[in-house]
Amino acid sequence: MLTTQQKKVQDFIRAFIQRHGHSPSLREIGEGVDIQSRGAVHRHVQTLIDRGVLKRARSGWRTLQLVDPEEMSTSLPLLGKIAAGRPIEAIPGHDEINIAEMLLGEDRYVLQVEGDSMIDAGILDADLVVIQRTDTADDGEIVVALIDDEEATLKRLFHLSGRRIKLVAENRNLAPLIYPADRVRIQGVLTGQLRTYR
Amino acid sequence: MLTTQQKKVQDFIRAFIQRHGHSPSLREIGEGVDIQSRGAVHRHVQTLIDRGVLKRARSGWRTLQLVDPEEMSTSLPLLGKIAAGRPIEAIPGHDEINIAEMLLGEDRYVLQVEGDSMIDAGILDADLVVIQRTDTADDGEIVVALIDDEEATLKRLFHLSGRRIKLVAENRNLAPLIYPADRVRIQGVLTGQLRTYR
DNA sequence: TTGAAAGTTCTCAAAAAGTTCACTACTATT
DNA sequence: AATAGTAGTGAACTTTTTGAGAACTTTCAA
Repeated sequence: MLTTQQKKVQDFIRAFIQRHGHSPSLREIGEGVDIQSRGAVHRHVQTLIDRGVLKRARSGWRTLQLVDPEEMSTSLPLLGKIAAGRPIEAIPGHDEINIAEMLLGEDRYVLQVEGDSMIDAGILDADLVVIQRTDTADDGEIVVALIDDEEATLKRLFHLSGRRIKLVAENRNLAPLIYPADRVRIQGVLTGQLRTYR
Repeated sequence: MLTTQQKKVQDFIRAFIQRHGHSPSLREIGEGVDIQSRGAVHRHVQTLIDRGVLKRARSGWRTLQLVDPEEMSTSLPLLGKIAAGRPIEAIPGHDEINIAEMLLGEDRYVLQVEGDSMIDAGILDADLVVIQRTDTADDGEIVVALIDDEEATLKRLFHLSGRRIKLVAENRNLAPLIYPADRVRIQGVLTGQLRTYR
């Protein structure tokens, strides 16, 4: 549990964020709970972070966040695994899954897939795919590739010897394509996929 | 979280748009928050854009827009459709997609699929499926069904004559199962599916 | 086509905020 | 009395943010 001082600091931070919409600086916290030393305030804040009550959104100023609020809005309960012929089996250690956190991220965007060229990878016509912007990818990853600065395509990528690149459609009816590396520009790699029914 | 200065800039822009109906120029922002340097103002604006608080409607002058705080946290840009052999094609009318909104909802939960029984429906082993809790479903919908109050399974459902129910695995190697209706309890229907890579 | 207005990129120096540390003091437990 | 845990102070240090100004590119309308 938290000490009374730690709780005071936590309460002050919550109130400050509530009122100002952004987190207080250490000096402001100090003024709020009547501590002169920024060092002491820092130690309190650090303990709260260690206890998991607070977190820093990133390094920098005024980046403190309360952990508990939020979270709820983008989560769903994760009941467990379903397999044909067995009862639903709980997954130990997980009971909530944050949908947004799984798919969102810096420099990501969404594309709608048209066609069946990735059908064997479980990506169907009209599915949405989440792409992470990057210009490099490892062998075997599914990438958005731009060919001759003109055609865009979603394919599994392999580097071949002799500065050539193989782009594989995951569809047994389509043959792999091989290009010299300088005709292919990688625009992003596949990081997520989603579909809605009904 | 924004710094005080960034917040000042944001507030000024909001007020300016409110009053004038269009966004301010960098110089006007500078005058508003008392910064001489257009470069400095530009840096503030750029950070606000990076943080997702602002966006540019298009390139050009006075094209800043405030992002709806609701959508901010769970949206990704929707660039368009991708099909093999063509440039990425923009989808008119859509430029953002709210991931959370698509998948979340009352009485929904997530299951992790084990096995390949739905592979022809593009649902692979280890995929996550979002299930809407309900005890009825229409023909052709994919449901979580409980058989004899014991086995759980994810199958496509059809009602047959004579109070019988057909459960179809979307896998050409597995035959459909037919049960009397009283041995099958529907627990929910599939409303979403997602997968992450990397 | 052209020029002014607007946006972008850069470097520099300074200010503001966060971090670490040594020292001290109070309290509760052993 | 010794020990450990919690606190506060103040100084030194590092990192991040900031504003200024100059040079450059893009946009837009005459």
